[in-house]
Amino acid sequence: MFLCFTITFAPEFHLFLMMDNKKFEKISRALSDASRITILQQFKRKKGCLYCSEITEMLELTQPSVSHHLKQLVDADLLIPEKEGRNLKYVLNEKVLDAYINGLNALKK
Amino acid sequence: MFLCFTITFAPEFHLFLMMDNKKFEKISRALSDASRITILQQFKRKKGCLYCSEITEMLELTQPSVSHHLKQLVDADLLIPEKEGRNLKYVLNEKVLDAYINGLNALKK
DNA sequence: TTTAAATATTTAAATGTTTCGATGTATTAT
DNA sequence: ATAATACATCGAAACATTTAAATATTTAAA
Repeated sequence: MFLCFTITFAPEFHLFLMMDNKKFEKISRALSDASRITILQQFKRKKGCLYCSEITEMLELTQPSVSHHLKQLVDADLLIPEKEGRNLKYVLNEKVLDAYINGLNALKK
Repeated sequence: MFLCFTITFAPEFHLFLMMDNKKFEKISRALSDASRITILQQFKRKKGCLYCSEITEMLELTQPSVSHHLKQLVDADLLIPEKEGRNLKYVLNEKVLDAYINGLNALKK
């Protein structure tokens, strides 16, 4: 006679602990551009959230280019987009940043 | 009457603490490739140092491709090359990895 | 000193990225 | 309804990256 348990976790739970190589690669690529690094650095000065229009003003790029860069960051889950009427607010996803840092620390012996 | 002090630091000292955006971008780009991530992950299993030939054997790529990838990692200072006769040993540069992690943590509020 | 082994460089093809102008789509204001 | 605003998408040009074949360089062995 056996007692069987199946324990499953929501993907959100694992996000803290593990990160597969595909994801790690995607985040690294999102971080490998000067404009996108500049964008991410602005969040610190703005309590973790920024509006799309603020970002477009601050970069010397056209609106479609900025849109492209923000898409890279959102697709990598580094930014969470929140629609507010016709404006778009982005929030820095510190959980994903932590998971990425975790992946980097895991490289060390 | 004044007492004046000038305190300067060697660049190596700052390596731990700060990392400019150019360098951050370069490291991110070095980390944004599946083959290079696989290479870095092997260092953990080999006490932080690996031979070029071991890396070529383990990846399903030609020798020139592996050489190219290793160059990216060395140029980003993630790997330190050490010549041993006609072989080449690579050592994982944990200091640079830590400086990079530092830069990531600095993005958080 | 010729030969073999390990790694680097060059060249070229295929593919991916960045950028902008033009245009499309929502949403708010008039 | 129409116009204006905010953002996204498409298409194309410029540029960068990845890969492998061919070749070069460096070092050790015979």
